[in-house]
Amino acid sequence: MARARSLTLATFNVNGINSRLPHLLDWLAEAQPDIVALQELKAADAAFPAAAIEAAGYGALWHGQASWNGVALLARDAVPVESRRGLPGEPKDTQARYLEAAAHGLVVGALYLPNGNPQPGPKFDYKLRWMARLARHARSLVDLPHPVALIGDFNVIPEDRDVYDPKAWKRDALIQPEVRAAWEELLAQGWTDALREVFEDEVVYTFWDYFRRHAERDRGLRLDHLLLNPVLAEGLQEVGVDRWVRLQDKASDHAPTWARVRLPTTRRRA
DNA sequence: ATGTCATCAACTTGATGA
Repeated sequence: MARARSLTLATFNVNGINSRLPHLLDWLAEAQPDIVALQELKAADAAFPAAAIEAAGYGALWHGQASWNGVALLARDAVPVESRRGLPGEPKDTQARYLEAAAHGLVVGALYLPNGNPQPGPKFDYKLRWMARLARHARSLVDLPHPVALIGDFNVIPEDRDVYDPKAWKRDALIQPEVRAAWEELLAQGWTDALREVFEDEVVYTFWDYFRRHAERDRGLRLDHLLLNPVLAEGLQEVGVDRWVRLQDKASDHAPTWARVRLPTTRRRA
C-alpha cells in the first residue's frame, strides 16, 4: 500500500522576477513549496534567473516576455515536464500568460489572467476572450482521473467580501459582472476554489496595492487563486497566504498564496 | 482625481501598465 504524499502548491505574482529575486529566494527557503507558479516576470526568456533558482533547489520552466507578463513553473528537486505553452484559441496572441506542466504527480496550469483595465475597451474585451479560452481549455482538464490544478493571478475579485471596499473598485475590470460570471462558469465545471473552501466566511486577501499604506492597513483584494479538480480537491488539507512577504521592503504587491494537498494513492489494476 | 511602483526608451524624466 503506497503512503499518501502531501505537497504544497503555491502561486506568487512577483511583479518583476529580477527586481524581486532576493524576496523570492527568501520565501522559497522559508516556505519550501513543492510546486510554484510565478507571474509578472517582466523579463525576456534570456533574463530569467535560472541559475539562482536552480541553486535554491528548484527546476524551472518559464515563458518570458520583455517588459510585461511572463509566467514560470518551479518544482522542488524536479524538472517540470511541459505540456502546454499558451492557451489555444487565438494564435496571434503573443502575451506570455499560460504555462502548463506535470510535476510531482500533478498537472498544473500556471496563469496570469489579463487585468482588463481600463474598462470598457479593447483590454477588457481581451480579458473576456481570454477567460472564455481558459474555460474551454479547463473543461478538458477538470474530469481527468489524475490531480490537476489551475493556479495563478486570475485578476478576478470573486465576491464583494474579497475586496476591502467594493464601492472603491466598482468601475474596475477586476470586479465587473461579466468577469464574475465567467469566473462562476469556470467553477461550475467542478473546480474547487481552495482558499474560499477552507477560509469559508472569513476574509482573506492576497494582494494589497501600493497606495495609502494599504498593505500595512490590510486593505486588500483576493486575486490569486488555486483551483483544484475533484480528484485533487478531495485531498485539500490546508491553505495560507504568506503576508509577511508583502510587508517586506520593496515587496511585490501580491503575497505568495498556497494550498497543502494530499495526493491520491495510485490506483492499482484489478 | 488621487495614490505607488517597475519597466523601457531615451536620456535624468516621462509614458505606460498595473
